[in-house]
Amino acid sequence: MRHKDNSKREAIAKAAINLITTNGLADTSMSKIAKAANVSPATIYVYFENKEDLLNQLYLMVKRKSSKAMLAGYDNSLPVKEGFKLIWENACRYMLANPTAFAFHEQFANSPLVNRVSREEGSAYYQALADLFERGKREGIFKDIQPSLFAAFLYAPAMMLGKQHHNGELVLDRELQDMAFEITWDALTI
Amino acid sequence: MRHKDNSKREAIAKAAINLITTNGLADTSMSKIAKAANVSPATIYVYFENKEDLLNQLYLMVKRKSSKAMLAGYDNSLPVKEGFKLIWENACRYMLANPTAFAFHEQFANSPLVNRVSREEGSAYYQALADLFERGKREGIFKDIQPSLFAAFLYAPAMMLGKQHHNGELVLDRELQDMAFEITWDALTI
Amino acid sequence: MRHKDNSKREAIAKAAINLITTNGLADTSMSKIAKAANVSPATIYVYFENKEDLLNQLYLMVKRKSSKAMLAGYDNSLPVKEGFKLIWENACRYMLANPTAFAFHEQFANSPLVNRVSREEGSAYYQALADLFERGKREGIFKDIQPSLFAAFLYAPAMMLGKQHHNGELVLDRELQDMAFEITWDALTI
Amino acid sequence: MRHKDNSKREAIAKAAINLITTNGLADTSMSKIAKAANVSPATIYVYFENKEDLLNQLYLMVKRKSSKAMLAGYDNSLPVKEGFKLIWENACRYMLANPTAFAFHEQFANSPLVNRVSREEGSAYYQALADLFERGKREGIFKDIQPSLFAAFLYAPAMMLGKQHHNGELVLDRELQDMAFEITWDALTI
DNA sequence: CATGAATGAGCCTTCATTCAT
DNA sequence: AATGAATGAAGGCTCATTCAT
Repeated sequence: MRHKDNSKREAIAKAAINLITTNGLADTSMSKIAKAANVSPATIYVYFENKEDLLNQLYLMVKRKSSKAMLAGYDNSLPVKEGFKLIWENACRYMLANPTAFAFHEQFANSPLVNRVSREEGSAYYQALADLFERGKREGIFKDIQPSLFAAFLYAPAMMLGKQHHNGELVLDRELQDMAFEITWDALTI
Repeated sequence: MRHKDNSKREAIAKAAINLITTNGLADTSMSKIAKAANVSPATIYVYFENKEDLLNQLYLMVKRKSSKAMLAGYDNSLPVKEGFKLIWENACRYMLANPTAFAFHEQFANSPLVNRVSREEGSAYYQALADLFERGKREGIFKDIQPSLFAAFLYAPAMMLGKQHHNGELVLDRELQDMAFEITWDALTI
Repeated sequence: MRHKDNSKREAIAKAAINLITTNGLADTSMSKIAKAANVSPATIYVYFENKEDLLNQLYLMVKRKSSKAMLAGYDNSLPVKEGFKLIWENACRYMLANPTAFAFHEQFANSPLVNRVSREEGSAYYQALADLFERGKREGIFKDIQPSLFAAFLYAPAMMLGKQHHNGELVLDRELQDMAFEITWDALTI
Repeated sequence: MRHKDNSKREAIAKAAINLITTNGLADTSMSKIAKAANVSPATIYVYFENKEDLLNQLYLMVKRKSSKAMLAGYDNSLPVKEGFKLIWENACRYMLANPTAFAFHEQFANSPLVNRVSREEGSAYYQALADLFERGKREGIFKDIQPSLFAAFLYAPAMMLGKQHHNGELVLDRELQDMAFEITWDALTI
């Protein structure tokens, strides 16, 4: 028998993400994905159970990759602000460098499909950030607010800036990144 | 007297939005919409050119309604902070009262479909907010940043809180709304 | 709107039965049926819910038609043997004149699909025959056996003869029909 | 020593017959058979040329097994009625003990597939029965009718009783078997 | 205006079979 | 011998849309 070809799995995933970000979830069919991945439609089903499974796995892949990117170089011995800034910069870098993955993530996360995926929330990334937030609170740096609120003010503006950048509404250059970081910092610190 | 029955148009719109927020764009077909609206599939084409037109009109309707809701009671003679808070509260009230419309808006706005809709940016709402922002800058209240940045820090966290509320991740009660407002205010003011 | 075209429904049914008797249940697809009926595949679903429904309805149609044919001219005031013979002859005539319907019936009735159809046993035909059997028993003509046993010795050989006729293994002409009737009569009477 | 693993061949055959009697020919695919037989789809093709060949071989196996069972203990020196009864009892025993094989046989024999199988009519069973029939005729026991007619009245009711038994329409116990035998005997003898 | 009938194109998925190991 | 990977073709069914009334 032949051995499973991992490059095939990746070609399928890549093709799917590309099509979805370009044409939307609704207009992305299995056969279009197959064609774009240079594979028979039936081959997709060797690697994924069905369409829903494919989309879910795509979402998890993207999430894992971005989480990893966000923590690059992070070390929990760093001072709070320094660590916080590192993560912020990682996030910006990742968004700018991976527009397709980023757009796919946003589309999927805002569709009802997301409710059927296992949350798997406790990833390394979320944990690291939660720890950092707690440490910052203990040191009297961050406001004494619940984590969801903290998260809302940390992620949401950053992602919106990413979208605006890819839309051409603004250019998220180094200067703007720093400015946005300072605003976020003002928002969350005492 | 006009013959087109506006209640039918609204039934179609309502059914469509419900289905889309529940099942997603991909699983919402014209005939399902027709069935849910108690109407023949052909009837939809009396009111909308085709599916794309229907979706776009849906998006515009929702946007207009929410814009209107945000400005309820607003008057540009109000002091900056007061006006700002009024709008913030209107926004929270609207999100909480219209979960379906809100979810639809987010889903559509994060899909590639949004790029094909006429931007129609200069709505009354955006204009009022832009004016308020400019006034606040002139009065030395707001930071001297570009409008997109301002927008990112105003909308994004609010909408994320709305989503978290509908997800059950938090309860956006009055107290939390006020707290979030203060954080936003801290973020945007000097 | 257009009115439902009954000739279309019949064309579909006829095409389906033809294909099934020729190629078998397994090799008869909805699109082949559509093609043979000169109709779009989607049109079949205007008249039948799905493939299973189509097959079931086909089976019921064929059963109803044959039941009706068996009773042609029957009247429960006829003497037992006369009535019995009339039905026997009707059955032979029907089998010989409707080889396709007959073959379809046998194929379906011997497939597991038959278990999912509503039995609808109490048709006029079965009732008339059951009554005749009871009358014959009361008059001391038929053996005192349970109805299923009676049925087995009445139907089964007749149908097998029908099959053999269509197979070319024998010719079920008038003489053979009479001979077979006498054998059946010998079997069931005291 | 031969390499082909006969237990594998039998596992495939058994799985196939089970699936076909349960779900029907149309719903029984090669991969389902493979899965049920705990074998790779490709392995089936080691033992059978293709699907049609598999089905045909299945049919022949079943036929051979049943023929053999019918003749168990038979010896052409037995008196006609005794031999006839022995065969009848063998047939009943086999049908009751092998519901799956029996159902498969009926399904296949009533489908058009049967026409593509080599008839292979002159099996030991058919020969023995034909001889017995001729002997009975010569001895003035059986009616002077053609063999097909004889066959129709011998097999058909028996098999129908078997079906009714498996359907739950009756219980083919010893008593009923004897009764049915007597009816058959009445039908075929002078 | 409003509709159910009608449809070719396309959907997701599984099919029977072959390939490479 | 035995197998899982791989596939083009075909499966049943639904789609967005138009037609005829």
